[in-house]
Amino acid sequence: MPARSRSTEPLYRIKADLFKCLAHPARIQVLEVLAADGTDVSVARLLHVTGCMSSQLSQHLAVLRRAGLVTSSRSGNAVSYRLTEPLVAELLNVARAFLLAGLARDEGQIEAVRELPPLPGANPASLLDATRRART
Amino acid sequence: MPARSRSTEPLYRIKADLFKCLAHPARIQVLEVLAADGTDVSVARLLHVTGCMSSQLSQHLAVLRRAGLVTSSRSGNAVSYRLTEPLVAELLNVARAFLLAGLARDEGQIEAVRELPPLPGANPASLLDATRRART
DNA sequence: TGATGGTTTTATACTTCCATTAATCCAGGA
DNA sequence: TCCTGGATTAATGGAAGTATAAAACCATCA
Repeated sequence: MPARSRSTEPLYRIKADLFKCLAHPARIQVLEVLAADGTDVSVARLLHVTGCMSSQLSQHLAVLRRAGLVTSSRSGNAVSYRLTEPLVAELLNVARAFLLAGLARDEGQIEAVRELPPLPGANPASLLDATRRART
Repeated sequence: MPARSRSTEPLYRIKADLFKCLAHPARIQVLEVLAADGTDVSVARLLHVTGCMSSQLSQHLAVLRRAGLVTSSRSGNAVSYRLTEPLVAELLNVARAFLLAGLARDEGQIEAVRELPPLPGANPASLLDATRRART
């Protein structure tokens, strides 16, 4: 494959690549810290927050950098990172909202089951367990 | 690892898993169609839009279903899908906005270089090429 | 009931991603 | 200059994700 130039590549591919960059817990942690702080964050701090090895973190940071999600700047011997674009924080917010909405929906279902009239020969607890298993 | 229950799992892991589900062009295509139409969309149509094999598409749909992103319903012999939650569409919107913002920023940089005063011994075109290489 | 069209599941080879280790780079201080 | 601490890059073995093909499912219709 001759590596189609980025501008002619269909948007859904570029989007998929973007999400691929977000598809790792350590990278999410990094972005969340950057989004929360709003300012530059040192690699040392990210290292402490994520708890992973420096080489590992560097590789994740490289992924985020290549995607244009973050920007690095070096002052003396220390390097620090920041979000290139506030929309990244928004992306994380919407993702969280979606997950919370899902939880709320599930809670609602559980409530609905609780309010069912009791059936002969089946107790509510086992019914709940059944739905929980079914959701997996 | 004893497979921590979903509710006790840290949010950044769940988020990463969510983005993992979005990290494939075919799945993005599917979600975009569902988001655009707003209503139920038949598998046949998705099959036509994405152009992939039915078995392949089914696997992608299974990924989206397990993540709670889409919901399926069967009427007769045909199955159709819809977004479980409108926030998914919002997620795609923000992603697109971010990518467009990135493009705009790059355009801006190019403009800035164009407006630089000419330097002796260097022509603007090569400068542009240099910045483009540096960005990779 | 058997046959058919549409969808999903299973199995397997293949590709990509990730963690780990070692090596390299880069700036500052002795 | 050499050394040291902080960060990145390179190399590699193993895990996870994906495409392909084959089998199973499920509802409809003859």
